[in-house]
Amino acid sequence: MSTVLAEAPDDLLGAEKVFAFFRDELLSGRLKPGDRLLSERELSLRLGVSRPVLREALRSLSMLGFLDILHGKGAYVKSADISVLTDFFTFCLAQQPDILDDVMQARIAIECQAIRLVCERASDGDFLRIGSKLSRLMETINDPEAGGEADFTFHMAIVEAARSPALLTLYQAISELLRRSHVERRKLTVQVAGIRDYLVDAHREVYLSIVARDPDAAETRLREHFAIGDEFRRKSFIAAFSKAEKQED
Amino acid sequence: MSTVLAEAPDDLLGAEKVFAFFRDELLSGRLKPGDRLLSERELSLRLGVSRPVLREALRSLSMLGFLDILHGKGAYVKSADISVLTDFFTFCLAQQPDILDDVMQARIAIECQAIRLVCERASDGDFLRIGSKLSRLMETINDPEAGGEADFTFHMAIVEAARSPALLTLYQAISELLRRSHVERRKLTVQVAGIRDYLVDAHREVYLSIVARDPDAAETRLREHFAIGDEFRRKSFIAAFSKAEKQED
DNA sequence: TTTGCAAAGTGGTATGACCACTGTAAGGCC
DNA sequence: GGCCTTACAGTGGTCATACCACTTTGCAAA
Repeated sequence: MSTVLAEAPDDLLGAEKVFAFFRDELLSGRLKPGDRLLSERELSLRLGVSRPVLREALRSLSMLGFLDILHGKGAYVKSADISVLTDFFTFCLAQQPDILDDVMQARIAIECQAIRLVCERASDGDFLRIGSKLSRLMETINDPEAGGEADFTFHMAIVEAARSPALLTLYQAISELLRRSHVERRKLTVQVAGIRDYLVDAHREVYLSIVARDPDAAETRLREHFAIGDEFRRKSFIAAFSKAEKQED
Repeated sequence: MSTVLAEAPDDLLGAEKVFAFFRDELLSGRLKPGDRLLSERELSLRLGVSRPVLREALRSLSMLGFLDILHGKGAYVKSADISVLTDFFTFCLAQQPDILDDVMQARIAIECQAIRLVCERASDGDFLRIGSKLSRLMETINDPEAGGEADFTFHMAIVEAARSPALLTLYQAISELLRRSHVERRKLTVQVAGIRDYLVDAHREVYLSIVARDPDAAETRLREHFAIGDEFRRKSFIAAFSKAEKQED
């Protein structure tokens, strides 16, 4: 527990030095999730910095989600939480207009690879889980809000079934933006003729390709789904400007 | 018994209060990138907290990339930087063994989509840039360290040429892990027979497919490249255990 | 006018003290 | 003896002050 710690580098400034120290401790595995840190007073002595400076670093690590600081008990190493990332992405990409369109590229990238992995790795339980999301999608086909949500969870279930932490992490990082994107698209295209039948068919075909464990077919279906989705989206723009009376809302 | 803090309408604790304050200021637009903050002494007075507590919040925001703090000058609002994501993923690496293998899935996902976009969107200047990386790759083919680095920059150039902020953001987020992965793989496979010729040929074919603006061919070449790369990697394991005397360096 | 230096303002750090919360162990009560 | 209460020690949370290091500014001297 209280083994001697590595010497902190002296060429860095105080708080940076402390931050670098904990990064190394975490990367090297000397600090694992669940471990309890030494007290602030003890650490500040060992690292040769004052307590306020040490606290600046600890607070920063806490904000990044790597530390759980409990009043009166101590500071504990926490396994990194993705929610920090999603907040960050949402905040950071929100400043950029039209980002919702571009996020679609990331979505296509992740899902196309994920669906290939699903065909290789998924279990029957995974198939069941994805199937239940498909059912939910069909049930809510008339409600843009719930339907968009169901659409999102269907695709999320696919990425989860890929059993790739890295893919899932990236997907979760943009999940908040994707959720919005789904609902927004549903609202846009809800009045386009044939959209409901198409949505159900497209998702069912994707699902069947997965269960058939055919990677190429699955990716092709998925890419078609995305492409035709864009098509419907364009149609909705055309419809909006050609007949204004449809905008009764 | 405890004295009431009439000045603070917020019932939050000190540091949290400061953090919430800046979050609101940023989200509401009252603070814009480039703005200069009041001095620490001034802010600590106005917010009713001590300077160390204020500094904890400022340092956290700085670590998250929202502030640029300059010694002797002041603190400036910065538009969110992606570099913090790299740190975040690097931290995540420590907690999950064998993540380097799995990150490969994310790499394949992003690059396969990126290369399709490149075929559609890239300019001649992009082709030139990617080509120069290819030249560098061929020059350094005998040096695992520099070669791995050149390999990495070649692929990075492709993702950049895709002109998709979201894809580039995700790629940069895992770039530090990818860089290590490249070099590590080079060191592993450097002694496998025919690896040098293969590497040059594979990258050249990918490049040619890009310049031909053939998305399907480009993605296929790229996937082949990844698959055969795995093949060479397996061969290196076999080689390592069948003739131990080769492990001299 | 140009140059050099000192002062003011800023962030960076250190120190010591005190408050608030938690867990524990000693003590008193039943 | 067993249970409850209480006091204490350890921890994070906060504060005030002083001083150091860096940057800019402006004044004064050459």
